[in-house]
Amino acid sequence: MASDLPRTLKVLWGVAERPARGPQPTLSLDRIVATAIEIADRDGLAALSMARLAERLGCAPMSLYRHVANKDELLVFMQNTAPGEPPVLPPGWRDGLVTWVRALRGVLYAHPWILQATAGRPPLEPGQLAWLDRGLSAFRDTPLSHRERGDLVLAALYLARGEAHINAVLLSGPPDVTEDYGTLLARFVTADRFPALAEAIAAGEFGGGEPDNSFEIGLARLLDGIELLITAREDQPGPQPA
Amino acid sequence: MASDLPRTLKVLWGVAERPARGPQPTLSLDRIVATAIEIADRDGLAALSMARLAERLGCAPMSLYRHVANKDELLVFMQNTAPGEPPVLPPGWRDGLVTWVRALRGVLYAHPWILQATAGRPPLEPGQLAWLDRGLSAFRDTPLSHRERGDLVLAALYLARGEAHINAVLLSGPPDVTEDYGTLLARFVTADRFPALAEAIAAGEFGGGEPDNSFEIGLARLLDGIELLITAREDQPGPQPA
DNA sequence: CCCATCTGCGTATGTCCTACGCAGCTGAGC
DNA sequence: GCTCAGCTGCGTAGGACATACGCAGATGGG
Repeated sequence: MASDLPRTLKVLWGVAERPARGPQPTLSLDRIVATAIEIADRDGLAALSMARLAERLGCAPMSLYRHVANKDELLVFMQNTAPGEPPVLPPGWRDGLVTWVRALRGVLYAHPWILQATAGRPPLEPGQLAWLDRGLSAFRDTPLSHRERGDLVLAALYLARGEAHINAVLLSGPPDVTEDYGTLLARFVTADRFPALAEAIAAGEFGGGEPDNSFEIGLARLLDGIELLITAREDQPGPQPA
Repeated sequence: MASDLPRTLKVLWGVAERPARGPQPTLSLDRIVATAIEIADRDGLAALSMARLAERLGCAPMSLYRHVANKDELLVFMQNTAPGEPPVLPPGWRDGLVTWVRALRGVLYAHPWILQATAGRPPLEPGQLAWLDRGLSAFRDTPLSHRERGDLVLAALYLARGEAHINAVLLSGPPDVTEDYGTLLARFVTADRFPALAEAIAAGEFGGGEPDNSFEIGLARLLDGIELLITAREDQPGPQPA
């Protein structure tokens, strides 16, 4: 096992063997990844360069490449580490899924760069799989099929990621908007070009709300819809369709 | 009006005045943006450099800067143009929203780079606002408040963007996975570390489905939840809560 | 006819990532 | 205790990239 695996996965799963001979490493992968996460959290992903990371670590830029194959691999390690452990879920599928997806959203708000570092590959990191596993566990006592559980956990994940991608990155940037967003919007939106939008703005109910609203409102609807499916399945037990 | 606006917005809304004196431009903003979109669609956002774009256009790299302030501005123009016109919606809020969000997802699959080019700013481009307006119009004949409509349209948008961000970028890359994803997954997922995940894999219902499933399943649940809200509001008309 | 003004672009700078290879340290084997 | 394989840290250099600055030529208003 683990012979033809790409190096990145070997390291992630701890399969990589440790060398015996050689000097004591002053750098460690953990320290590199932790410092890289720190920089990305504080100054954004664009500010994370190998040179700046080395400077913060007190070593030469090329030293990093002894522990990391390239910058993309570093980003994979960061994505694996940053989320930490998934939360312990309360009993009941609804409370469980809410706890899970709110915690996930919290992680994305704390580390907005996760959404900018695209994986380009299905999740195989232990960190990602731990979260996925915990999310699935919320449906443990429901009559849903495994495929349905997976699809619904993913739907909740999409909601959190989609919202965070728009709002978290927005909050992390400098608020250099010269004018208020609502004012600027009202300046462009005319009833002939954008009728529905103009109506909403005229009602004074747009652009002013906290960004929390759309996530929580959407999540509540999604959960209501799932509840409908679960109760329908409970009333009529039988061979679960795939 | 339009005096203290940033240059990018002036150009987007066609407020920029045209010069009279000077040579006939051989380059145009439209041609630059269209070619840039072409490159990003075909080879990904990473392959879009000012040098490559200029080469494709048959001009020198620095010529582009007469029409575009910098690369970030070019990305804003691309994001404004690529989505095109939003679809005409069928009557009925449910059919309307489904049509809208499926079309939105189609745009994201056709231009995956849209999700990698972060805005870092609330949407003010006419292209984005046109889609938002069309989405809001789906709820025209419902008893929902304007704030609720906005939140629900955004929830659908989050679902589409979240799903596309994971799956569309995945499809655009080369399928260089040496092993099947399911095989690779089964190799790492053990029942002691990931109990729920292992159970799903043992049931053979994970990792094999089309990526369509999770989007459509989640969307159906979200719509069911919205329907619940609307029928409840219809049965009990009164002063709409904000 | 003149020149203000605009377009296209050549040059150069600073910032990236990273391939390559060297010097010094360390501990396994004898 | 000696030797040296193999490892660590890193200096140098090359290639790609965005873009500031300023110049030559074209063009049309007065």
